[in-house]
Amino acid sequence: MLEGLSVQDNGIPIYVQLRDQILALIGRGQLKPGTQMPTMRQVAVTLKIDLNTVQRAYAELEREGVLSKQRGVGTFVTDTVPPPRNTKKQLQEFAARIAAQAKGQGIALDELADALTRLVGTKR
Amino acid sequence: MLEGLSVQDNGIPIYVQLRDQILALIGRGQLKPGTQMPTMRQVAVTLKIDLNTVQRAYAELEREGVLSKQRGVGTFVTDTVPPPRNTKKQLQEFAARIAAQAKGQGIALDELADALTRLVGTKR
DNA sequence: GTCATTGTATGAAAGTATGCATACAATGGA
DNA sequence: TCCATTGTATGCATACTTTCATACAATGAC
Repeated sequence: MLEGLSVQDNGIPIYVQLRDQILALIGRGQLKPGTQMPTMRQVAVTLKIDLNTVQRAYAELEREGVLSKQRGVGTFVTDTVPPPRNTKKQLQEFAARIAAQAKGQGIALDELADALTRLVGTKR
Repeated sequence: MLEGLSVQDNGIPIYVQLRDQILALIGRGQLKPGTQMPTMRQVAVTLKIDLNTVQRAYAELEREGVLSKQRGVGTFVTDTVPPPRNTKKQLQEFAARIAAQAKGQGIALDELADALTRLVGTKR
């Protein structure tokens, strides 16, 4: 799984690159819920980056709810919990956030919507 | 043209965001060779960022040969068009990332896609 | 020549990112 | 219990990013 990761010096912070790459792996279904993530130290050594940097990426992913960490054990991809009570409002806000992000990358909203719809299919 | 630009605080340096967005605009053909770029000061004021930050983005683009600057005159898009960026791949990556984020928040992909599609409508 | 415009340059200050070194804390297995 | 593994935390050093303030330099219009 570590082969799917790589960082480079293009101005984008390493922890952001790592965070986004892991997000992509999960979103693409190449990292399934419940699977154990490589150890922070493994990532640090393999990618030749600092443990603190990995820590930061993992911490953000945990805050976003996609990873869960256990001391002395390891880090795992979160099991998809059934949407507890996701309000329309929450959805709208999330969508708006995503829309802004997409715009920032020069990605058209309708294309993004299409891509997401396609992902719905490939995931099951 | 300034409408096509926006920056946000997502960990990625502002000058990188700006640099990449301009690259995308040119690569997409929305900024044609020879056209004059907005003044550095215009960009700075409009995006509410510092002149130095814009300067850095423009400087990198000039170093890459995408822009050429002329004192007292302005900045222009170079005739040599950069190789088209792999937007399809980029879109997929972005979508995958978003998918994982949504999952972490218990948001269904199809609902998100719907919400985004609705946003497309409201935007014009 | 004068003047507004536009790019160029600098220095200080505050915050962030990264690396390096080191240590602590929880877990689970021998 | 002892120990290796894994996440957590800190302190220090260095470099990068951004803002603010200010100034200089070339260009073109008048």
